[in-house]
Amino acid sequence: MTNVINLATYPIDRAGAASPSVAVLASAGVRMAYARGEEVYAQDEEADLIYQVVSGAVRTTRLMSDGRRQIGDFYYPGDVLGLETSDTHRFSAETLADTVVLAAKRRTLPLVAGKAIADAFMAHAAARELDRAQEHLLLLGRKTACEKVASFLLHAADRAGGARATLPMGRQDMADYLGLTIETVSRMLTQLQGADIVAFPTARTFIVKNRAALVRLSE
Amino acid sequence: MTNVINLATYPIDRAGAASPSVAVLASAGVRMAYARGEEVYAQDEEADLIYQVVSGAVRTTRLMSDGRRQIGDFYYPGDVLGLETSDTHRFSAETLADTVVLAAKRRTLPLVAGKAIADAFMAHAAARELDRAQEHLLLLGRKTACEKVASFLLHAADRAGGARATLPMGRQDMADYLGLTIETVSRMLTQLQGADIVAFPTARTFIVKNRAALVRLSE
DNA sequence: CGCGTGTTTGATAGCAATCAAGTTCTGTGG
DNA sequence: CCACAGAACTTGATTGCTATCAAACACGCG
Repeated sequence: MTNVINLATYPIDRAGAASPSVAVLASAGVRMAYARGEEVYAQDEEADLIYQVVSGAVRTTRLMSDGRRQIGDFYYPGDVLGLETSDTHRFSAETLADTVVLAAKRRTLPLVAGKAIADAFMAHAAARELDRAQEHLLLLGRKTACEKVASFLLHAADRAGGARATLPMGRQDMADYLGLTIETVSRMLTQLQGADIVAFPTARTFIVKNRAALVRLSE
Repeated sequence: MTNVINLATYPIDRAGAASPSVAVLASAGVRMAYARGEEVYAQDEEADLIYQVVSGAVRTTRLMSDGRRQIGDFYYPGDVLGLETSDTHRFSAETLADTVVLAAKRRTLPLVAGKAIADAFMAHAAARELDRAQEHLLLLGRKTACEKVASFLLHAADRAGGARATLPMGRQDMADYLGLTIETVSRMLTQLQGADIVAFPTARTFIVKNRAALVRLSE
């Protein structure tokens, strides 16, 4: 076991508070723990479990045959993942830090948690996933490198709930989420720092110094 | 009423056959007809209806303030749209041809169609939507212009079920779906024709002449 | 303190966007 | 039925953004 610093472990109460169905898996799900970098499920694996992050962080990734990689999304405490397919997973899921999830069989959830509650939970989670995917589509298809990075930082800061945020992922993960290279991400970050819009005390921590400018650049 | 040639009208039995829940809205939904280019729902409009295409074709689009446009997806007979949000629509939906849809209130569907059936219908549709969105993410984030266009043609041909397919959308819609410009799409099409991989008898009709090559180029 | 990984910076190349004409297609009206 | 007008599509020249190739730097960890 390696020495893992949980820079990226967020408490469940924060993000979870936004979801009306946050407690569904608490009783019906099985608690599972993963170390940093472990795989929660694999690309092309059969998809019969759904997961809710309790602590830590997860990314979903898709690999092309030549090594190009696309990150689908990042998942934090309260977020539900694994419902993205009717058959086999199109993306794999790996942890960004030591992570605890609740896992439940898709088909048995209604029996354990109650049908109406399970349905509401699934419907809410699916709608949220689609929302995020569509926002991501616009970002990938039509935004410039600068806009992509600005959008990313803005969302990260908003999720953290303040001007300061800590990122659980490195530059390569940011790049693969944004459809850019690691070098371009780095250059845009440097540029945003030069314009006094954000500051990076360390590579994984940043402070939004000019939110209005960041919003403007993200569109 | 203008003279509309339904180049783009597909019969419902074809695409609909793939869905186990195709008939749910047939009894519970309200039939609505739109002329080509009409709006089914608007960006930022409240989302309380779900739709299933009966005939024709629909695109979902998101507009940025400066006019850049991203198409979320194209919907054909049997496809369900409008479940992409928990609150207001992030994309608008417009018809590509004269189109008939079935529309149902999201909240009353379980009462009319039966709860279990409605749930299965919604869950299946949502999973399908997420699948397509994730495939689209990979395409936008990591594929080259040539790969994007090849993927697009391949999917269109597969949907048509043969080597020949008719496209309900023009070059601009293709470009906005693929995250490219209209000129680049046109150039890639010319290139694919030059390599004898596809042929375009007209701008809206094409024939796959070398499927293996198209598959290879789409990855 | 030194090594390795992760990040930043620099120089150059290349793909797709932009700007700008042509060309073809489609629908309309004579 | 043919001629015309406008839109859609294609082609060409050039620019510019982002990728690639390459190296330096910084930080975390043993």
